[in-house]
Amino acid sequence: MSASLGKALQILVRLGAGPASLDDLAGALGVHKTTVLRLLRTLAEDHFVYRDGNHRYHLGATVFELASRGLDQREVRGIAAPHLAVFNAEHGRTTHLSELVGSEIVYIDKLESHDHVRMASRIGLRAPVHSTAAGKALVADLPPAELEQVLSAVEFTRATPNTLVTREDYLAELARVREQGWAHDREENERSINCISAPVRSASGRAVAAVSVSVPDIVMTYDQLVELVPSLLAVTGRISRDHGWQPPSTSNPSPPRKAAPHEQQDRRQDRRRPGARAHLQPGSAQGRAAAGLRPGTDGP
Amino acid sequence: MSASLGKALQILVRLGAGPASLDDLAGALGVHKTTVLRLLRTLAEDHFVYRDGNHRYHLGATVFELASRGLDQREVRGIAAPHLAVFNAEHGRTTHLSELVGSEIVYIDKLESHDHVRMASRIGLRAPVHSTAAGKALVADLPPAELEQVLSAVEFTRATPNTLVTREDYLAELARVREQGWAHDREENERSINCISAPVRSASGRAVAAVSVSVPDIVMTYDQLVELVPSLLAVTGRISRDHGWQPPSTSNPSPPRKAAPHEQQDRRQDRRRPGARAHLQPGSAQGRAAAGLRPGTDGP
DNA sequence: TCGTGCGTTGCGTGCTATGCAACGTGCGTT
DNA sequence: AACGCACGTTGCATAGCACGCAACGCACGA
Repeated sequence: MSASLGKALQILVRLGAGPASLDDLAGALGVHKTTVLRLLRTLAEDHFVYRDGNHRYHLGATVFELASRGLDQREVRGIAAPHLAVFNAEHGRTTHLSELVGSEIVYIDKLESHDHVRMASRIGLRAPVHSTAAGKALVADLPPAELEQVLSAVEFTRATPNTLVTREDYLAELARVREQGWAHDREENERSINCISAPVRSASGRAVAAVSVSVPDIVMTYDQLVELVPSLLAVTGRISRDHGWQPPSTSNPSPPRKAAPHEQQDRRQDRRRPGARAHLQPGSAQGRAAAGLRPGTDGP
Repeated sequence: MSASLGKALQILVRLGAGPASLDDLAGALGVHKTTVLRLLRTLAEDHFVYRDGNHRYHLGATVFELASRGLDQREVRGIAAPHLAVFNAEHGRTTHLSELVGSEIVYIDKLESHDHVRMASRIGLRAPVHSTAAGKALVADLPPAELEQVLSAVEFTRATPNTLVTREDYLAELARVREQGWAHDREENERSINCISAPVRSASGRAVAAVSVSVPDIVMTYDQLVELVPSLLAVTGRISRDHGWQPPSTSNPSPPRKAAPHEQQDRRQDRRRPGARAHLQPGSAQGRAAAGLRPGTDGP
């Protein structure tokens, strides 16, 4: 469609792997230096890239700012943050918060494990819905029409020997997930990594995000991991309540209402333990999205 | 230079303020819907934006991923993070880590204060060098040539009544900063916000980043803030040592630490072309990407 | 001093991004 | 239930501009 824009985006992606010189980039894109230069200049005008003293290009401030703003717009993230911090402080396992976008999941927050094992995941990474616990948790509750739409785009590619690669197996799995209220992934997405996940619900009852815990089986067996499920469900329950969800089965099981009574959620916010996760995801204006304040226009 | 790319970048910036529909964007850019549509499609191909079910566009996963990668490439950030977390836990004040890029500073990390006061700053935001403590700390130690280059681009715009708006005043201030080893900002950048800052040094002795503490005067008077200076200098000292800096030797060599993690920095760089030599110029801080903490998955 | 490697510029050409107008569709209204 | 509007989407013709080429400038190393 827009060729030059496409090239510029590739430049940005390339710079995501590390700084590069002009004809590093020209070589990588297979175009003339001149072309790259001009694209870079336009990118630099808006601070999407910058040049250091040695004519090497780096990702610029605007990229960081946009990501920071965009992440703040995910309301769930701010609401979940303090709860996830507590959970992570207590259990010390790699914990992700994900959303469903299109037919994939996207990690919108990540808390590192306390041991020295680091996973290759990263905020902004996309992952398949069919081979991840979070994907199952998010897809399981979709209304039929949307479920169909999502599934039609899933490729069921095999990632490990355990990956579910047929639609039937996956649907059966989803039924299990729906029934038990949480999902697992037994080395289905990455070898020797097990995973459990549970959905976060909004006032309407829909799953808007999923919390997942990923552990290498050297650190913890699958059975040990499953022992964390009650704790996981407790966190997602707390986050969901903060998000306006009301547990069913109490008195009036009335279907979704428009305006959710989540006004009282504000003050639960500040019991977060500052510093606990601050160095992991600093700059996530945790309180603010939940307080209903739009990130809005704060001038420099 | 590249008009269509420029429009696309403006779209991204616009989306940073919140989701938007097709002709929200067309209106904002002043171009035809068709144009915006095609740009958005190209952006969507690479997941820089995505469409939700209601034809509203949002920033996409790639933006988040790029920012995450880019931030990890700032070697200082990873080194500083644990120290800043401790500092923040102890003192509970809004703490920033900044770098000098061009003639401005860029916040590359932020830790929130423990009180309920939130500042409008944000990772990726740029700020002037002449009205911020971090700017002064970073500029003060620049060699004359680079100092001149930076100053020539500074506009000395007034932000508050206290802002230093003449080159002479600023140079005098820099001399003070250089002498005392830290910088302050007494409501020079933002009304009723005071600030102190100290530089982080690398092995070469150059200031590669600055840690700054910002406090509203309602919370803490300037004099109280200054009492944090020793603690601030202690943190920057620790970060600098972790970064390879060795204190100007006055007497006995301090006990040798473990190998500084920054020494592997040259490794990942020149894998692209054998002819591309990385000329290390003396006196240019190309603090560069360090693969140190990164998970090993570069995109294929 | 020369040579090489890299970034930068002016210019003509062919591509492609653009705006227009028409079509399709979902949603709120009558 | 039918209508009309608003919004997203498509085909097409034009011209604006992005592209590659070739030449220049500069800095570093021999």
